[in-house]
Amino acid sequence: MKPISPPQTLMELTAERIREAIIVGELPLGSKVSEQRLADALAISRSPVREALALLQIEGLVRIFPKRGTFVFTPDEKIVLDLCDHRACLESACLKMGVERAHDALLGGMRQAMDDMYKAIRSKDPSAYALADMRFHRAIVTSSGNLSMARVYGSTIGPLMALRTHLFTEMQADNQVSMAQHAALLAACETGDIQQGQAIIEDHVHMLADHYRSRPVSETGKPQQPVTSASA
Amino acid sequence: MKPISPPQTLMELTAERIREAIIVGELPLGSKVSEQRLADALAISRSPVREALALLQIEGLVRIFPKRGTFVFTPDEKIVLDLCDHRACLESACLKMGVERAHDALLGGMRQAMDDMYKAIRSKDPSAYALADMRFHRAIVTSSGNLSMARVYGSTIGPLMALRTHLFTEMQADNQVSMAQHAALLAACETGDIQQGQAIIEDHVHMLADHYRSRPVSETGKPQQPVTSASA
DNA sequence: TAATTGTTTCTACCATGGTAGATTCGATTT
DNA sequence: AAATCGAATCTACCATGGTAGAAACAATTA
Repeated sequence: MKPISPPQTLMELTAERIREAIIVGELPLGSKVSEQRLADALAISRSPVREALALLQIEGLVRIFPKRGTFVFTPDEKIVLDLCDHRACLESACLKMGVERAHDALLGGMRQAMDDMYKAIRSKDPSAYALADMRFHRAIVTSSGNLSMARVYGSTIGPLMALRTHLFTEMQADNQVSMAQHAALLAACETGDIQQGQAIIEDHVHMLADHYRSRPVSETGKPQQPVTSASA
Repeated sequence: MKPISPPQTLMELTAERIREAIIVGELPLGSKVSEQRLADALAISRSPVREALALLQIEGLVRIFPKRGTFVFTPDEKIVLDLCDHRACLESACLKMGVERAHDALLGGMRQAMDDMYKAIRSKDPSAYALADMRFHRAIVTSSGNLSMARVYGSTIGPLMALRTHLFTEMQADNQVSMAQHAALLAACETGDIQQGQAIIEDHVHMLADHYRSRPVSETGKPQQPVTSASA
């Protein structure tokens, strides 16, 4: 008999729900999310909701203003660029480690994800494509074997995933380019050309920033976050 | 009249206290920290303590086992190496950005911190030296202008700072080497030699890992964290 | 009409209580 | 004596209530 894993805490389940809701756009960017309202909607108490929101704030998905309220994040060009730079930094470093230390696992993960992407394209399932795309990049990070970087990566790409949803139509137009880059990256890893791979990652990751620049995502939520109290 | 900043929440103050206590070794590595006990000691309720511990867990300073207890982190060689690699990755990337985009601010911050380090050495104040050292590296990260990376950096070096405390005597023996590396890094930045600077950072940051390898820091807390329930 | 003030409502923050799970230790059995 | 079982204790988890602060709106005044 294999041991069974202990059940997740209510807080974790709550965080996953809310995170998912933000990423898929169910909770609009900039919209106000109230502890009470979420607790009522999920039919639980405010405590786990509160803790979940604190976690999501650290992930950058919401912003909590003391005594005022909690709001889904609203990106601006600088934030998006910072996130892309950060992501490129992590993936680039992990690629190097993965190629040097876990070559086979890296290639395996990438190939599997690419297969899934091809399938998703053939069956015209954009959300499946997005998931496979995510797995492709996650394979790079996990292949590094660095738990610290993997953890941060997972806690950093949330806002980018949400943006991807909101730039949906624009991004889809570039699917050909995206797939070509994935293929080129895989090829570079196969030949062990790390520098080439890192250059591809740099370009690939910044595609999202370029798309954002061409059409900034405005806050689709009803109430705008207040402009009072300039931050110190 | 300049606007006054709103007071921090009790949770933030609590987190700072506990973080400080762990870093300076007041709370031994591996020791059990109970919400109730901390709340009593700080003369507050358990709620802010609980939220603070959740935050510190994300920073890697404590580990919460559901329904069992909260323990100060206990490093092993892999974790330490991962953290050092991660730190080197961030600092290295930020150095490049800082040199390219905020040359003057970077040099200014580094010089100021180095002055403080010299002063600390002259007045034989190791804790002041540690703080100045931290400011030196933080100057690199902040000069990049990337808020995402700066935030993660701040939330990642906590365990390393705590380790530094526990490797105190060993680290101090290398102060000469450390200062020389700082000086060399500053020089590389002055001449704009990014590659050289990144190489120095790589070596410098991994000194801590080398020290740890030579003398692993055992858990100084009384109760060891239980070994039950293998993690999935 | 425009600006200001007072009131109401909403928010997160913190305190506290009940409960289930995990550990510990002593009693019992072999 | 060693092992097993069970009660007592400790833990974090979740629910709920009270409160201070911020925002929204209406009433008042110039």
